[in-house]
Amino acid sequence: MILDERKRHILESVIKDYVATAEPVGSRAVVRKHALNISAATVRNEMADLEEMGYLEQPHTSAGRIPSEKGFRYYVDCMMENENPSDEQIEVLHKILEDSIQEWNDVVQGIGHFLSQVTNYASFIIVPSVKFSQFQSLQLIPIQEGQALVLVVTDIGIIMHRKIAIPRSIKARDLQAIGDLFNRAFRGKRLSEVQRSDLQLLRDELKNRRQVIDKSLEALDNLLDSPHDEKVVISGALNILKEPEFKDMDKLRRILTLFEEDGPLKGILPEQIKEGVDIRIGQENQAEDIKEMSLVFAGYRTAGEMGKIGLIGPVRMEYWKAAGTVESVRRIIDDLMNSSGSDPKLFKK
Amino acid sequence: MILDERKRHILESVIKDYVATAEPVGSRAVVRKHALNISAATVRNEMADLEEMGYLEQPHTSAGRIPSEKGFRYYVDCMMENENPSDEQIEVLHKILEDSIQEWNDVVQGIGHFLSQVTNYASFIIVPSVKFSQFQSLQLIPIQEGQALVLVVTDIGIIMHRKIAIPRSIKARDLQAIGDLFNRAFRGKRLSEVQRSDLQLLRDELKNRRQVIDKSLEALDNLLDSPHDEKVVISGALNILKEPEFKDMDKLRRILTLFEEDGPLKGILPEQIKEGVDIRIGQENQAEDIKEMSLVFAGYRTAGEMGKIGLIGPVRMEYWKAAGTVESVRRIIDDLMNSSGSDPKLFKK
DNA sequence: ATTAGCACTCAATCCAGGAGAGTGCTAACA
DNA sequence: TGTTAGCACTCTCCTGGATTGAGTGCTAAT
Repeated sequence: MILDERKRHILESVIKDYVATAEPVGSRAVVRKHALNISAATVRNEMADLEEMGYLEQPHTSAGRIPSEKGFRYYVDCMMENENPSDEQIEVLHKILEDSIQEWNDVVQGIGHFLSQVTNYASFIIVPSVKFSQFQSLQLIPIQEGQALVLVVTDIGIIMHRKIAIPRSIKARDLQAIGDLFNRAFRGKRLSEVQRSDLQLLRDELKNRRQVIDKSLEALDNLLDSPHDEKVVISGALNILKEPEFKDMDKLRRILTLFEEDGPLKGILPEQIKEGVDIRIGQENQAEDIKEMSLVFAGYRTAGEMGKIGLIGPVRMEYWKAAGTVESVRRIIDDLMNSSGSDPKLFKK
Repeated sequence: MILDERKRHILESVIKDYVATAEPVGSRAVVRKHALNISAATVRNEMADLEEMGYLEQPHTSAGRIPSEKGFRYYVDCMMENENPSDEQIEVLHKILEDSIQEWNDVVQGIGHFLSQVTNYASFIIVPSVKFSQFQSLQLIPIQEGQALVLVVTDIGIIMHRKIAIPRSIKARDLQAIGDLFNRAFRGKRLSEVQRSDLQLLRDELKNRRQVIDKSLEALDNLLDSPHDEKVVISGALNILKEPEFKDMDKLRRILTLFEEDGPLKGILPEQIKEGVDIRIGQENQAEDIKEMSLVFAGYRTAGEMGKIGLIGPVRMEYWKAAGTVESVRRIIDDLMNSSGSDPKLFKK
């Protein structure tokens, strides 16, 4: 569907105004703020057309118009220009990342904060499951009498650990030997490929150190299952309190509940995700719970797997700013992850 | 101040009703629900007395009465009997703890969930700073070419780690040697006693392995400073959305902001905390931000230090249930921590 | 000391009327 | 034929008065 220049201009005016004020915008307001040299009456005619085409709608007959979801969609697809964060803001983000380097958790936290602070929307980051990254090494480390630590390192440098109890007769040397065995068996495999059958095999092979092996396997098994798969970090959830559309307690509660636990959020994003910025407006969302909200998200690539970052806001969202910010941040993460650059970056390949 | 039996009964009725309904309660309601054989008029007279004494108050002349904070205080101090969680609920908690054993994080999470779920209030747990527990051991572990992991274990079994870059010439054997040195220097000290001067000393002593030592020290130093001190876990924050007193957005925002970050919450609790359950009602709280809320909290003892658990709710709170639950959970935590019992409990001394 | 009865108070609810913002339509105009 | 000015119309929101109802305080009787 092609709109002529004037209609596009009017649609844009309505969107910008409505996003800023959350109030329906009338014909007068459009001519006043965006001084075209046409009269309010003309604008009214055009707006009537736009309404018929489905890009605008009226809450009731004697109110102004608000953009429909289709209107937003048209704007996003055909007219929008991303608004990137300012250089100072980018600078700030780089600073945050430098400060928190080495610590994966801090990095993610920092990015989340940044996203939500700059845009004033709730942000989320989904870190891909470690199951899909490669097993790098396993170590068994004595930490005190009768206890050892199972330490697993993946190729992208994520560290997981679990304590196990061991018989007192086992010495540090034995532990090391057992660890080496694991490494020979598994090195380079993806964690998802480490099947239980493999584990069983190993177990059989080492009857004499049964107990430690069993415990280690159990711990490893446990780690593979554990909540490390697809870690979700949410930031700035309270930003939605600012939006007038959520003054209703029930709505508010439903939305915030989404954020309180990690599970639900995963469900609302598409399984497959492309690398660029993607936008889902209101009803376009599959999940029932967020059909009155919009998503702006993107995938980032890390060690071969896709992670996701994005923003959640009302349908009346500053898509240009959201998309610009998400895209910028995505680029920065990609750089960080995949640079085989000069000085020590976060993760080496 | 001593109240006669009838006044006490009436005060209790008003409190119970008001807590349940959030509405002022009138004289008729009192006689109807708590069938005394006195008339509404008599109750009115008594309520007028109670109001004069400051235990009740009237939102406006033609409404019922609501308990004042002083009224709640009197009830809590002189009349209340704790309502403990049911046996089934306790059972559930034990189950949760067993399932998540070995993993400190899961335990805390589990307890938090339990507290907030059973009571319908927001719960918090403050885990005492690791600075005050003892250094147990430090290990340097090679994880890949040019990278090593600094692993610190404290006496209560908390594991902290940080990655550092190391020169490629350093071999696993060297790392081990360096780790041993650290251990000899620090073993058994409280982390808070590991002064920078000690670190400096060590550094001087080991000129030849300067680079690794420096990096390790930096990491250690970093760990000592890091957010591990007084970890705060909040659960069920959204429960306060249910309370009608927070239908006001601004209030709601202020309160939820307290929960979104860990910092503020520490500020609202007294520094020193006794072992039993303590209750702060509304204005009794020091911190400005929660003068319209109540706290029910207790300290638990772990490896010599005090941790804190508790609930945050409206002044119109089911103190009996809150106090009973907090006390029960406190006992269970204490058992868990300090049992040198038969089967493997969470942390051994 | 207790109680029944009654007048009084005050928030909440409802309803009508007016103001205001904005529209749609028509007729005039370029 | 597209644009504009003007006007009647619609609908929400606000305001103010009347009504309702729960609950009190007081008084007089028990």
